[in-house]
Amino acid sequence: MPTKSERTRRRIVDAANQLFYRKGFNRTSFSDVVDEAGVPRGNIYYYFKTKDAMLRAVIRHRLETIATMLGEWDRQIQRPLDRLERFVQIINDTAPMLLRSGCPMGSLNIELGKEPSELKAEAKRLFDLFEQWLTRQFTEMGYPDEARDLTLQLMARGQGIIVIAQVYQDAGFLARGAAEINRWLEELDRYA
Amino acid sequence: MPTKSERTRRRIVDAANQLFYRKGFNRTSFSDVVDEAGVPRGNIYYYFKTKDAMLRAVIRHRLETIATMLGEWDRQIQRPLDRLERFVQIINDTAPMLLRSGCPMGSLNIELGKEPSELKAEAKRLFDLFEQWLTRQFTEMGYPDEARDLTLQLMARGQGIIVIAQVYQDAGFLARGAAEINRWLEELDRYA
DNA sequence: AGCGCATTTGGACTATAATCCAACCCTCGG
DNA sequence: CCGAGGGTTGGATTATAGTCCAAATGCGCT
Repeated sequence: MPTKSERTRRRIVDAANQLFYRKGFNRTSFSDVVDEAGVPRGNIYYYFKTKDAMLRAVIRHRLETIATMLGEWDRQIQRPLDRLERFVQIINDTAPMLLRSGCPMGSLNIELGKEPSELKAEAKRLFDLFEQWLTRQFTEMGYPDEARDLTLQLMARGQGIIVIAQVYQDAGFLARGAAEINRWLEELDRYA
Repeated sequence: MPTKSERTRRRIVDAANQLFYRKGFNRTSFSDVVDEAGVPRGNIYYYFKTKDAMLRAVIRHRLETIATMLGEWDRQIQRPLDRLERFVQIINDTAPMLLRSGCPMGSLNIELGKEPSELKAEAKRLFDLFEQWLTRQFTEMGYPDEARDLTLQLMARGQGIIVIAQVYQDAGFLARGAAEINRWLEELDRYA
């Protein structure tokens, strides 16, 4: 069982993770995190000396979560097409959140991407993780040369429909967009 | 000729416009704007009492600029297809900026879209303006019923490739994406 | 049980940003 | 030429956020 310290740390990271997503990194203050996590004011500084360090921990946490998820998909799903469609399924699974706060990965990268910084590079690793996994799927599907470009196309499609669906608060557009991506993937698979 | 006061106001709005795009709204301070505009510290408050008011002015300015641009396109370009391709051409024209700071409209909406606010609604009007114009073009092209959905698709494609191109600093992907959109538009036009 | 050290605690401190203000300075109509 | 008001000025003020700290606590090991 996790030690008390580990649980405290986890609560802080969870709270920050939520807030950075819902409010954005810049608009989230230490006080917000402290309140959400239910830990006393100063305690947070025992774990994270700076806000940057906290974001780094949040990103690491997200990376671990995603890596675990992708590992499970690899184990449970055999065909590359099904794996790719499982990826697209995220959109439907998290639609309400996407409409409210956008893509957790995309919006973070956009927020940090404005000016060069080390945090920007950290956030990019979230995309990198998916990129590698997706590229592997397209390769296995029979597109070794185009795999990476197909991956970027897939991610661009996802980002695009999420942005527009959020701006117009249009759940239908989001769902139709996901379905359209699936059609595209199935076509790719058929003619592989 | 514009009065001195008008010129001061304009310089402030221009500076804010630049900074809100390059650094993002939240990370831009009044001091930043003051420095960039070259006006003295307190003067800015004569024109804008709050940061929100300043953003509102910036958005209004952008709306006017866009409206003018669309008006010129309407006058100078006849075929809906050419107009739509002119729209896509923005991507190529502003590629370096897009790679550095993302889409001015998209990133602003994403930044403000996290939490409901009046500013969010203001920012959305930028999309609305394009939306109406684009929908008109698709309608004229022969897709009156699908026009609005095609518009959302077009905007989603644009947003998507810009986000991914920015994350991966991939100018090639941006250019290929724009070309791909044009192919799609031409196909739509052919089978209208 | 008792000890040592990791952890906790809340308030102090500093930095930065947003906002206000009172005095000042033109310039333009009379 | 002068007086009034729009516009200017930079520093003062307040709010908020980020950071630090020193004393108190209590967990986990012997």
